[in-house]
Amino acid sequence: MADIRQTAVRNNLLRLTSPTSFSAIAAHLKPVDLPRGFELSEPHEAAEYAYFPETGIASIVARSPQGQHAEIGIFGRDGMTPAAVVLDAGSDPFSIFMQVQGDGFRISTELLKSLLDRDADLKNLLGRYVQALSVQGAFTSLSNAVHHIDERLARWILMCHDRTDGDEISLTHEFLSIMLAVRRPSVTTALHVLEGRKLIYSERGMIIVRDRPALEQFAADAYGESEREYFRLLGPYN
Amino acid sequence: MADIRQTAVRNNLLRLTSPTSFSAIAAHLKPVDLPRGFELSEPHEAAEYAYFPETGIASIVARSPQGQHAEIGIFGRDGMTPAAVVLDAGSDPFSIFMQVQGDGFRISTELLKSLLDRDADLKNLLGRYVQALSVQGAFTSLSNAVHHIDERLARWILMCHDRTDGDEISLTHEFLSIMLAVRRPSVTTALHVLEGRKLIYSERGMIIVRDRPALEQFAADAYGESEREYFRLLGPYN
DNA sequence: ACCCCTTTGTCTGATACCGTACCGAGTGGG
DNA sequence: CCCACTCGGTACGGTATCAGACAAAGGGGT
Repeated sequence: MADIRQTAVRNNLLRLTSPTSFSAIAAHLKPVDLPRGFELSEPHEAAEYAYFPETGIASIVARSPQGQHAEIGIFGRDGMTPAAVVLDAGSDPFSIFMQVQGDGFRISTELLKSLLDRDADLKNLLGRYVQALSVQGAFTSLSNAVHHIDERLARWILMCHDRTDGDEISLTHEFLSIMLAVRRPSVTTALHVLEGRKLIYSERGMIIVRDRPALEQFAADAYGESEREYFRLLGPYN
Repeated sequence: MADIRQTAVRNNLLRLTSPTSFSAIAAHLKPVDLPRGFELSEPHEAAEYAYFPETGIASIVARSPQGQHAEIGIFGRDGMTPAAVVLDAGSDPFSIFMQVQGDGFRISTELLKSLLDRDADLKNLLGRYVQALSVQGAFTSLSNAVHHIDERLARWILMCHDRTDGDEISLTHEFLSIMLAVRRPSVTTALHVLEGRKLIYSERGMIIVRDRPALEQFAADAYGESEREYFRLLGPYN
């Protein structure tokens, strides 16, 4: 495979590795397309590959025995999967799949694991990411418990916006309803609220951020904490 | 300090360390009382000590900027704090405090950190615990999103019961309302439901588990997944 | 015994969200 | 160009939970 220059990489974790760590990893990274719906990891199965997205957004979803589900976190070029590699856990009980199409790199989990065992700095870096991710999950939990649907929707749009290049985010109400663990019609009405306040445009299969500062203000209490924690641990990712 | 024999220890993580790892840690462990309300870690502050409870229950709570709060996880003799030590993160944005009085061991975080740097097995062990904890958080998130208050209450009572010796759990409705992120009167009525079904007794400042199997059945979809994940990673803890 | 304070029980009205159903509008394939 | 299918909008009744207030009950201290 062709050489990968660290300065050309967009994934924040890969950018933050030391040059020596990077070249050790880079030799095994393979560029991959990440189409919408692509499964990065399946529940209770050891993933064959670890992924570092360059673009696009992936979603981590927990499912209950009776089939209820809720999103517990998202990541794009700020993250990687699976966290279980970093934590010596083998697998995890989540579905992780692409929600907004993109691309990135993959590496065999076995290989990554052995690199981590020999490279404490790298392991610490990914450890900090795991913390950022679980803090994100914690605030999702809080949000699910105490915030209204439109605020949670605003939070969610902001988190996606952080991880995309333009202002356009391509997804359906159906999809959003799964992410927020609400009914599909509730998404429709919540989107109308945001649209009515001129914070976004909403089209078929597409949400366009129109006034980001106002959107942040609207999300208010729901957005920000986990982003600050990421920044503290790993700096900016866009 | 007196010698601590590993076989006499009740904390599951300490029990699972290799004998050599254990003796390295044990030399620095100091027994401590953990009274109700004791702060194991404060938000955004580097904890001075790591704690390994032997008895009692601690609660991890996330707080939003506007002061809303919700519990994202609990642990007792199954766990330790802070996870941030394991993940090279320094601090985390949560309040962690004793909810049911108990006792345990503490060790300086600095010391634990340096032990972890030299002992990969120990680091992996605690890594697996961190995964178990964040899975617990994820299912809390799911539960907050989709389950009714009485089911969530049942789940919560079961999780506490797992971590205590008898069938008595000592806490007030006020406390429970914080944990479940609901109004206090909602707790009262939810407890009445469980009591009416003869699953628990409820007294002033005290909940007594009366029929655990039936309680599990009642909690149904809300309870079990994160416990299975803990078991897979770290075995039984009671 | 009394008082005070904590804890628990209950009420009333309001509302956010649900379950379900149905229909219109956009879109892509033959 | 039309059909089939996906996606989005809307409506209706029902209910879980909220917000806030107040009253009763338990328990400890002097």
